[in-house]
Amino acid sequence: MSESSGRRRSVTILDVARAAGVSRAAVSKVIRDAAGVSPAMRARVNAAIEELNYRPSVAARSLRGASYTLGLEVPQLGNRFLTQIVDGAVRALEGSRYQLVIAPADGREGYGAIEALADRRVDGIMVVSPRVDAAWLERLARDVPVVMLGRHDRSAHYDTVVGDDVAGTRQVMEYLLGLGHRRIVHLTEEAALTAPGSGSPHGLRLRAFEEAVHAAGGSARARVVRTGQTEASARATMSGLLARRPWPTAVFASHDQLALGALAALVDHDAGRAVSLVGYDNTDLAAHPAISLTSVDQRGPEMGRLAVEMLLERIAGREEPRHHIVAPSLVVRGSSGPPGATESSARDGS
Amino acid sequence: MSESSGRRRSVTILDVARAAGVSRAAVSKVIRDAAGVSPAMRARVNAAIEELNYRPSVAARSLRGASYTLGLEVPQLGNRFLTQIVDGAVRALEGSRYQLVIAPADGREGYGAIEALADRRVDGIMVVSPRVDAAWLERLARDVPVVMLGRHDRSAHYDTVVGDDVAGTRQVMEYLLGLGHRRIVHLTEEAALTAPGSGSPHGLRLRAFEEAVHAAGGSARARVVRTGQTEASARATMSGLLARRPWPTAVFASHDQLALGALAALVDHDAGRAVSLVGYDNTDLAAHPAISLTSVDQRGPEMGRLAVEMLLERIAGREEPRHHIVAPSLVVRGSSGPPGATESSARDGS
DNA sequence: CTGAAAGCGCTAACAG
DNA sequence: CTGTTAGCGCTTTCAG
Repeated sequence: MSESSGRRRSVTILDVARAAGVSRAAVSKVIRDAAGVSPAMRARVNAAIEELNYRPSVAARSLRGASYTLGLEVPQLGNRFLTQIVDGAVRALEGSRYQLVIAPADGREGYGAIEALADRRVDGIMVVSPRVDAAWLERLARDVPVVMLGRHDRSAHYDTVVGDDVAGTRQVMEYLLGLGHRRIVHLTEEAALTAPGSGSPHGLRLRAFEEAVHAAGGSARARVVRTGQTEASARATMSGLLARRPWPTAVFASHDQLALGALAALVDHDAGRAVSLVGYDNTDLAAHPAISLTSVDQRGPEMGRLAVEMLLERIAGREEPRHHIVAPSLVVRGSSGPPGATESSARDGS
Repeated sequence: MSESSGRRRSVTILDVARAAGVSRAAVSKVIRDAAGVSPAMRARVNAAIEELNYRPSVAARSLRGASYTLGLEVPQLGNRFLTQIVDGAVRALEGSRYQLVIAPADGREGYGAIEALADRRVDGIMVVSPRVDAAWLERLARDVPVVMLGRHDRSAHYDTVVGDDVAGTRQVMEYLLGLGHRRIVHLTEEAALTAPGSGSPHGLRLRAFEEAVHAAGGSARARVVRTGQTEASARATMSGLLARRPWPTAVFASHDQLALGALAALVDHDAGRAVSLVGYDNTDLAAHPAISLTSVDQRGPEMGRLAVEMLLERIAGREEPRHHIVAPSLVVRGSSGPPGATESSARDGS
């Protein structure tokens, strides 16, 4: 009724209590569905809530107990693999009391976003940024339930959900080597992201690549090529590779974004047929007929779902860490084939 | 020190005050950079904060004043155009006190996510979902600053940021008609999303399309074709179109996702050269050489930036609504050309 | 310049 | 079954 000009004067539990002629506690019980409320009172209170358009303040509530909010920190939303994870997480939360909020890393390394989530007292945090310090995360995890996605850490305080990068890479290499490829390039990111101790997926893929090459004997003339983390830099790097002969017969990119960059370079050089290309993540684009990229499916949605479930378990009281490893699978498409005969006619020039 | 097993016992302002031997108010002043604190005290307090690893609770703080949080509701993160907007918003907030949180719509129409944001008492809300009821939003906007993105509403209580869909469509049609196209198909979503009153961009594009066709005289044998909102359904619809002759000489898709679906069908039917294709949004994929899609650039990042700025203005006290219209521009690529001679050789079969 | 005290909106004992 | 009463962690007058 009193529609004063001042914005933001939200209606409180006290307003409802007065309107319904009951105590605040009674209202609280009604909105929490707590026991000990007579049907009559419940009805009156609900009427008042409806009437006043009352909505409880999560902030105030969380001062006492839970905020029923789960936070997800992500490095960059442009990454299609992340959206798979988010999808899985959202779906896992459907119908529950919990709400997911996503905090995008503000350019830097994700600390800011993670801290923002922690400061807002979310009930649990999922972290995706691969570059956050493990010890720092460990510290955070003592205060709030944490699940780290996409890293092979074995923390005592937080859980992890990660793909089996060794298995995924082996599938790729068995496939390529079995096809007869020997001049294979592994396109990956800068050394900082593949350091052995970091638990980084890219590091594991790199080492599994090297092992596979080694196991194949000296006949495999494979090598590792570094590039940036963007499609553009992968494109440039690949262009450099194609500037000199002999070309590799196959390129295994550490993730689909790099593969897309490499593909761009292949198209530029009209080399689609000569060089097999394999990515990692099986991003939705990979399936597009104009792209048709062979790629490793990491089951991102399932990872998102698992992360949510583990977080809820921790919130429910679990203390022992758990580490989930999700089995990946290779999806073969037109971008790869026997050496010198890639069936990617769909995108080759005539 | 007292490392009890119980999780979640965060250090409070009182702990800091005790450690520094001052009052809570003093600590509050220090962390807020408020005036009236001696350098000596500031130093001691900061030391204690450091020592205890204290972080103020945003929840508690927001009970009194601002939460310094801006909420962004999005329908589906898979949409590349949205990530452009998010990018712009994140960048606009860099270095400010404000943190962006994104609430993904939980399958339904976005009401849940928007309410979740409101319940968390964010200082302002940006809404992207095109299907939320205008009156409902109007109501919400009386309680909290709201900016709606991508709709042509003229609300008295919330701001809008939207592309000039009429201008964008005109550019497309001038381009296509100028090239000599007459059998043009406009591929758009279901009628509910293009209803005249809804202020929907797709509705405006549709009507601008019809106007352009009309203005071109009876010679333009253009028509509108409906499809779903996914790439898959656009692919199926386009396939149906290609099953019968004569083919259209050009297809103008209402957004890039539909265009990608249409492109898939074109590839399937080996029709890349025969049919020109134009999208809308200039999604990053459009520029990929394997796609090379002509598309209208809506300047998503700028829209995100504008939305943030308007929200901050409202938070700062502005009451009069403002409506920003962003000028789009057509980016011509290989997917389009004169009728019967599309220069999209990059993806045609030999 | 500093501290005491009164809330912000809600929940959780505890009495009646 | 219902209401009273302390707080949750922080900010903000307002006296000292």
